[in-house]
Amino acid sequence: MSLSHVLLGLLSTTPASGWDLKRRLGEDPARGWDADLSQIYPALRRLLRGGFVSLKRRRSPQGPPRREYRVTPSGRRELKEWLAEPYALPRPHDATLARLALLERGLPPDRVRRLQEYRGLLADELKRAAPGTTAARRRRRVLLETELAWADAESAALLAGRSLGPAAKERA
Amino acid sequence: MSLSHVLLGLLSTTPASGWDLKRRLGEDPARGWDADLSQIYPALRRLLRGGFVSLKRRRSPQGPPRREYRVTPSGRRELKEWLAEPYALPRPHDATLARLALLERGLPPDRVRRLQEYRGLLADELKRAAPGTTAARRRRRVLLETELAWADAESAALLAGRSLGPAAKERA
DNA sequence: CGGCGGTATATGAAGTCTCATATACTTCCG
DNA sequence: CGGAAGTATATGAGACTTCATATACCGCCG
Repeated sequence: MSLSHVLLGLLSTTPASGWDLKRRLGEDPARGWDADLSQIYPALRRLLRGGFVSLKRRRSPQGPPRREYRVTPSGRRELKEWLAEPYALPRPHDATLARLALLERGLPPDRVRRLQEYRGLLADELKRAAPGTTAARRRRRVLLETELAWADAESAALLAGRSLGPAAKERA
Repeated sequence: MSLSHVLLGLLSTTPASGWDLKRRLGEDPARGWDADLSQIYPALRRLLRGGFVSLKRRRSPQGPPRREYRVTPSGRRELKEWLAEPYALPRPHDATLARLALLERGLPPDRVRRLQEYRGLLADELKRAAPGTTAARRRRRVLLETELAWADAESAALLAGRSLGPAAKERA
């Protein structure tokens, strides 16, 4: 049920359409959530059915009529309760990391290559990252920097042959 | 389709039952994936139907007969292809972080309290973290440490009143 | 011998997510 | 006028996830 709550949270600052919400989520990964439009539309409908948001149709300068949602008092209550729930660390769910971890059984040259590929992704993401004007953005930034440093350290260790992989014997 | 591949990856070192796989996943969050038993069982069946794993029933010292799966050559091929796919950063999906981010509109005392709650979770997780014997584990460890430092820095800033929230005017 | 606790497998409902696909309206450009 | 491009909403299949629930087998302890 998180997506609905995240949407309520976004709507609680500004009324918005599904399209707007998707843009806001996609723009700032530091928010901790993103979703497809095809998830967002049904979620907004559920919120509407539940009385947590209200709908106003508006002609838009371009494209079909916008459906602008805004939070109702009931929605604000619901959001407040969700925000007050106890925290928990998320279940790990990262296919790239999973592959990177499995890779450790491979040969060092391949491992370095893939590590560098990953490093590239991190560097791009860091370049794209919004300035640290919120705690969440500062968090994202330092995490990316840390991961970048980690990737470099692991690569260096592999290249130095300090961390010998399965190929060690063959080379010996 | 990630879960199936992750399972193939685990099975490629040792044949195992669904229960074993769940234990391995749950024990090491650095692996980047975890799942419920109720996801794992159907996934193993799909793998079996697809010929990617084979099944051997075995009496177990305790409990009902174990169903031990092992990777077939076809499964090994499939795994190899998956491992070779290009990397991508995962879509953010963290309800706790989302709430933490939304919290930034609240009053500093509340924000500090919730940050500390989060800090506690991180500290526990760090204590529980396995020693850094693999690259993935070292990654997890440094990320937790970084996040811990971030939480402390944000708390300190809030307490020092440097980062004035909406309550600033009332206090002035 | 009867229940408790741990091992192990299983199922169903409801919601969520991904991916593919479709459609409508507008402006701009040729 | 016609097509391309951007805005905006929508739907469906299939897989994935969560949560609740059920059951079976075994050894141990009282």
